[in-house]
Amino acid sequence: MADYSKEEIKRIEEKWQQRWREQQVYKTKTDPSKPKYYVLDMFPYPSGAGLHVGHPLGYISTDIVARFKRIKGFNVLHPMGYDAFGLPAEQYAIEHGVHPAISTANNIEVFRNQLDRIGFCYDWSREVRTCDPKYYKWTQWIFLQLFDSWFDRSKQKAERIKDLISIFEKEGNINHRLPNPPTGRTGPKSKIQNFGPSEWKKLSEREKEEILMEYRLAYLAYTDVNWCEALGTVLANDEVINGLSYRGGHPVVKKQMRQWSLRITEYAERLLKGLNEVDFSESMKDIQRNWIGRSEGAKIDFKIKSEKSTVSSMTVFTTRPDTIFGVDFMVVAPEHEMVKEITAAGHQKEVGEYLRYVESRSEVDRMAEVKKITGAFTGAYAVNPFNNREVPIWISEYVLAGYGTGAIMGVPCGDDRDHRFAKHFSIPITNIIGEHYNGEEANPTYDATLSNSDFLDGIKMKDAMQVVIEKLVALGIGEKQVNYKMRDAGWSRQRYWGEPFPVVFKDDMPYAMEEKELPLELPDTNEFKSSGSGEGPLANLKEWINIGPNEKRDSNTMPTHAGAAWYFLRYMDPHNEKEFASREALDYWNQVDVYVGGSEHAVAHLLYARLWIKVLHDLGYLNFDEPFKKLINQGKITGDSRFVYRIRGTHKFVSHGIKDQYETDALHVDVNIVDGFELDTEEFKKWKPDFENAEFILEDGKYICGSAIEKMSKSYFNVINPDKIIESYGADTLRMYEMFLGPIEQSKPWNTSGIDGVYKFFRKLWNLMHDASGEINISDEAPSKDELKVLHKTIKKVEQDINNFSFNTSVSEFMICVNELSSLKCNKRQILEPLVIALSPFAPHITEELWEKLGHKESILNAMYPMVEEKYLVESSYEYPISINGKVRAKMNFALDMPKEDMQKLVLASDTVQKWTEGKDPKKVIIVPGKIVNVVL
RNA sequence: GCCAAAGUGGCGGAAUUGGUAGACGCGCACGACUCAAAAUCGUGUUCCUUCGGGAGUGAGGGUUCGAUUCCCUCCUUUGGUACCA
Repeated sequence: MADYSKEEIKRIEEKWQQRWREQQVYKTKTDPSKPKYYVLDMFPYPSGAGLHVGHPLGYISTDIVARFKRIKGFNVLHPMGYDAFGLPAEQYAIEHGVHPAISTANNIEVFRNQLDRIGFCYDWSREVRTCDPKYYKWTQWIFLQLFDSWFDRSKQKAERIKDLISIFEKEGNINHRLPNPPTGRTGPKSKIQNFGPSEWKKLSEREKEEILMEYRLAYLAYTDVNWCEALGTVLANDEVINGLSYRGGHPVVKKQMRQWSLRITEYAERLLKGLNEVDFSESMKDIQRNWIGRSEGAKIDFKIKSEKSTVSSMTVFTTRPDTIFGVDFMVVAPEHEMVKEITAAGHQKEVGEYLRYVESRSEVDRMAEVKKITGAFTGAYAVNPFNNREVPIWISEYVLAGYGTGAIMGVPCGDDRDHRFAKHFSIPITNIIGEHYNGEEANPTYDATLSNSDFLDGIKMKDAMQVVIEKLVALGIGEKQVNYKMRDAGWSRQRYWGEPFPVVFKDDMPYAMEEKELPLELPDTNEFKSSGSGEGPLANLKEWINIGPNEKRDSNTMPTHAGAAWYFLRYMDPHNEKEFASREALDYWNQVDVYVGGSEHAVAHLLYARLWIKVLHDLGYLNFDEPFKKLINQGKITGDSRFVYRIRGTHKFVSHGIKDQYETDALHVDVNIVDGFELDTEEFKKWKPDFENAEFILEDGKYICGSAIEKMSKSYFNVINPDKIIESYGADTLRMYEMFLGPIEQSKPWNTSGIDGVYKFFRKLWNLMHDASGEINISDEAPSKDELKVLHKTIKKVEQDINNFSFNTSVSEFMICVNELSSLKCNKRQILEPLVIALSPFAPHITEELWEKLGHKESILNAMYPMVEEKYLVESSYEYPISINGKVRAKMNFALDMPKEDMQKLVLASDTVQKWTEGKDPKKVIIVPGKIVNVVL
């Protein structure tokens, strides 16, 4: 009757997918009687290209885990949704006039169909779309929580703004000074820095708001944006590559705009420490640590000697206070506000010219010439506090205004950049590290013993650090300081297709909208081009923007990170209209137990999500402050492209091996008309009208294509659609094969050459349970010891592999199992039933079918994962490899509980050992129980 | 430049509290079935070999009875980051 044929596979998969849908078997409920498990995929951006075989790689792994945990007795939350706001839909709208809402909905439809065909067990009743007003109402609401909070440094947590106001009323800001101004920010800011309670009370409403803005976790400030004149728009950092726009390659310049930012820098330390609590790969943690960029050092005040006395001192940040006596000059960032104050009359011209030069430099120039040494002397001097030595103050663009204090002390013998600077401008170099400095290049060692260093002479640099810091503190001219590279997160986008900011500007100051007014819906429009002045498309909608005399909305929208920063909470309670999720659901589902997605989101998405969860936790909405317990980064599946070589100016195509004899152009050719490397020349002629009259120069009668591993992309014609694989092999084979390809975290090219092996595995399993005529054929006989051993060995290993996310080896275990059962000709129910259950997470369709054939009425999802019975696995004896001087020469079987002395005697008496030792007594015999016996001569 | 990960047959890859390297799959070779081919099934498959054995996990060194696994130096590849003091 039924063979495991293409037709049968199709019938089985359609049958079960339909049944799952009808019976809603994947619907999940909050059920405190069961332990919970939350398995999450990074939700996709629904692009127009649909799914390719690379997308499901991570989804298959989570699907296996979700199904596995479910049959292990967990209540599993395994949802899916769409990161539906974003630039491509907007770009598509500009080019084709299709509203982003429509194209996005269409794309989601395509995605959903493709996902369903792979047999995923998502609870679709919990689907979220970030562009749905019912969803982004809460994105806006959380944004307002950030707006309404500040970071209390003494408690290291977020608090409400109203608490800050009452602190100000009682004691001013003496205990809560202004946070460091956001790096890179130069625009106007609150003029009042420090104040007492009476001063606070005297301030106007507006002045109070300005000060509060300096504390809010979501705040408005003038910050640099990447302005692209040619595109008439602002670009995100990742849309700028080497100073040029990602689309079109136009020059990009910095431009100041008043924008929203998130004060993520206040959370730098907690974001860093939190990494110790979560199970992310070390390299992932390193990338985040790197990004946060913590560095310990000191800030040191230097007195200034200049013509004008308006500025009497400057502060530098250094990680090497131990090198204080090696300071030969100071460098200040050109943008630093003290520059014009200290510049001597005689140096005005030189400094002015240099400032103009710096201003003229575009990002591209700076990127291209990082090693170029430039600078100007201000004519002012700084005084070393320890030896009163006067050193010149320079300005140079290698010192960044946005990091530390925007000023450094130059120690040429210890720092490479300082050294090159000193050499270039002929500044004399002081050597404080003796022979460690060769006069040619700087040596950033920590190991040298200091000399020329006054009270530090003879002290190791490592130890001098502490000595200097103590002295600085004692003198009141410096202290220990920690700096972070991380910047506050720019949160405004000059775009249409995103969440509007839920604020109203009155007199240019933003005020939060009330919760009952949310969501602030994105207005409908047909005009998606930016307004040209650097504002987003919403600025064109005057009626929407201007809501009253002197009352305006924000024309910007939030970045896509906003919706993605908390979506995993919404899945817990997706239809709640009163809260972003109920406390009950949040407490029950809690952290995401395992989160799977691409490493391209390692920095931005993960940091923002971690930030939002920490803030919500601080404000009392959550009882956990890290969202993801475990993170797996699945590798990308790359495409394996094929090329044909056209002889220039002709329609002749030459085979790869002989192409060098001609002048040719390589053209991508659709991988679907190439068999391995051999081109189907007839199909090629039909592929595109241009090639209708193609002629071929063959080698050995074949046209051989060239190849390259590239990103899977439509334009390279190397995209493999999963539907195509499902068409010929079925979803179960696709799933198993993608898992079998290699470790989930590794990137690899797609290659179908091994897929037959997986298909054969299913057929063998099928044949095990069916007779020659295709009828189910199961025996109720009691299984043998061998059969039980094979089964239990397999389920034990597979269980371990799933827990380790090592799916490629679990597929191998199943193959070994079926091979062994085939050679035992085992068709016994007591073996095959547990095996089918264990296989069900990997191959849900065929296992449901077999499960039904085994006489079960309920879905296999309700089965229990088989218990491993160790008694079938324990061995009483073991065949020991006998190695002589490290080389295995023989094998001998011993009971595992045999005393070592007895084993040693038997080993030494054996023929093989006698032969190799030639009668001599060995030096020693090492016996590792259950492992190996080694005889050392 | 800096940080991290990786380097194993013809190919994808297995094996690490140090214990028989190459599991499993692909490919290839041979055999069975067939008039024949395909499909299927079975056997073999790291390399060299005078058939005793020898070499072998990027290269070189070290620790060890024993190293793919630990340590040092170097090479290559991939990812991250970059004038961050």
